[in-house]
Amino acid sequence: METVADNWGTLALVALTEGSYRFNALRRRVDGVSEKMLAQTLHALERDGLVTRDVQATFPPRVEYTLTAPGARIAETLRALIDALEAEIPAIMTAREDYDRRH
Amino acid sequence: METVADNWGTLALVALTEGSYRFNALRRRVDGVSEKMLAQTLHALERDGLVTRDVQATFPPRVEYTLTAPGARIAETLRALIDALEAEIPAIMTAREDYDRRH
DNA sequence: CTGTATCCCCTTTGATACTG
DNA sequence: CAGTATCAAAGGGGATACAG
Repeated sequence: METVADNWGTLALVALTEGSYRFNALRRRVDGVSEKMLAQTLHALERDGLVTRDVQATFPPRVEYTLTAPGARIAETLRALIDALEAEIPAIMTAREDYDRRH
Repeated sequence: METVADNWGTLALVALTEGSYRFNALRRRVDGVSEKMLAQTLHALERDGLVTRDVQATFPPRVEYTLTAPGARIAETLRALIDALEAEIPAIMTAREDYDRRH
C-alpha cells in the first residue's frame, strides 16, 4: 500500500495511463526521477501485479511497461485524487498567504 | 500537495471525516503517530486551510480540530483512493506470492 | 491537556560508475 | 538501451523532556 501511494509510484502509474512506455521514455516522462528510483519503483509495482514488464530479446534490449487491470483501476483513482487536489490549489494558496501573514 | 498526501496527513484527514477531534483523541485515533508528527501535520493542514483549530480558553485547554469544506472534499477523495486500494488487496497479495515464488 | 524543543538514528534518495 | 552496485548526504520521524 505504501509503495503505490509514494511519490514515484503515483507518478509512474499515472504516466502509464497514457499507454506503454519503455524504461528511458518513462524516465523522461516522470520528471526528476533517478534511474535507481524508477527501477526500484517499477519492481515494486511489478511485484504487486500493477504493471507488467515485457522484455524483447533484441539488441539493444527493449522493455515495455504496461498497466494491468488492477493497476489501471488504481491509477484512475490516483488521477481523481490529483484532480481533486488541483481543484483546491487556489483555495490552498490563499489560505497559506492568510496564515503566513498572521504568523 | 506533498503535505496532504503524506502518510500522517492522509490518516488525519480521513479520521476527521468522522467529526471533530481533540489533539490526544485524534492521536489515539491515528494509530502510531507521535506527538511531534501529529502537531506538525496539523499545522500544515491548518496552514493550507484544510483544517480549523478551535481553541477554548478553559483550563485544562481544549483544542478541537475540524475539517473545512476543502478539507472535507479532499478527505473524501482520499477515502475513495483507500477504498480502491483495499479492493485490490487480494489481487496484490496473490500477485506478490506468485512473484516471490518465481524470484 | 496541548503542545514545543532537542537529540539522534536510520531510512530514503541522489550521484556516480559500471555491466549485459 | 536497461539496468545494478556502491557510497555519501539529507531529512523524516521517534523518544524524551519540558512549558503554558
